[in-house]
Amino acid sequence: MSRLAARQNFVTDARNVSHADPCVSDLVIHHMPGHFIRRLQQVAVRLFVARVGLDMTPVQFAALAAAAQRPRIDQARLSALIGYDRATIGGVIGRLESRGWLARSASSVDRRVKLVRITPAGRKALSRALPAVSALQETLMESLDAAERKRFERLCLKILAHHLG
Amino acid sequence: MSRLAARQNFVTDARNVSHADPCVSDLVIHHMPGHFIRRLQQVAVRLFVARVGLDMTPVQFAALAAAAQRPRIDQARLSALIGYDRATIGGVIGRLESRGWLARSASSVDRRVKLVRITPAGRKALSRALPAVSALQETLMESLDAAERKRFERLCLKILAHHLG
DNA sequence: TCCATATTGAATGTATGCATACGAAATAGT
DNA sequence: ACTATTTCGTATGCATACATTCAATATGGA
Repeated sequence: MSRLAARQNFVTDARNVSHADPCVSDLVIHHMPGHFIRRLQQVAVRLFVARVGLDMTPVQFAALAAAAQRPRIDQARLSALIGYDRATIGGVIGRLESRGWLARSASSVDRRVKLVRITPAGRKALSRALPAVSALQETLMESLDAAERKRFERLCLKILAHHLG
Repeated sequence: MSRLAARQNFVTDARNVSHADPCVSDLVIHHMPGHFIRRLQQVAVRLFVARVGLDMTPVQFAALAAAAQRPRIDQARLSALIGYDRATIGGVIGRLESRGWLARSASSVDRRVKLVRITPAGRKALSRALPAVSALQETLMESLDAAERKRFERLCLKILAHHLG
């Protein structure tokens, strides 16, 4: 039987296995790339919260960094740039605006567009967070040596290029 | 100047770069492992929605699969097994219970515990979803050859083992 | 010019995801 | 036996994440 077929039958098979030996800890999902990708993301977010604190979320950092590097960018372009949904980023920017870290202004060229810019306070918050975020990336990869990190990055980018490119 | 120090100064440096050349598309976050891990997770979820449909979410699938392989598991063990927060899984199981795919019953041994079991309808839903989810994993990795997939998996697991213990 | 189409930001609704806190219940230590 | 601690499920609050819908506005083509 093929591996795929075996997986597809796990519902009936696994029940027997489970009854015979309840201590088997090997779930189907544990063999799936999707599972450990999600776990990686989970680890990264936890690390972010631990290092940067609850003062700023990962998305907020991304939005802030993007606004800092792209003065007068509109929301749609900003969301595309950092890879988030337009609807999500509206709320994110709203919260950042409430905290005085970003400001929105209507475009004089296109009246649908709202231009986003970072405030001095936002720039200050970003400066405070950036060292922690940079160090965090190092920690995230610390179990890999230089060659492995490069390999991991290349593989990630290859997968992403295939699905996003 | 070290690479880290260079990054830490991007806020002031990048502003000048940005003013000098607004067309630079290279954001700081694009070099961070945390960023493309999040993008990978995003791609995986999109693929899940595209293949399995809005009928079931990734967490719901994981919970359903875990309940199928572990009859009479309690919520805390189930959440630990699939790597989710206890509070989150409460809601997930609640929704699955509403749809008649899972059932909860009080434990006779420990009165705090609620035992979760999959229903025949849930087993049927799982059987329907599993082929799609398995095939999805293949699609997710399709840009990598066999050796690269193995390498990618090993690197992911190495990082996870380091951070999750 | 007029109109079909596309785009922008917002609103809505559903489902995570997790920190925090809480009551109920079990357990460990004395 | 008594108590301090832990654990379980739940509730609350906040912040994503995204599909869908909508009004306002731009834009391209006839």
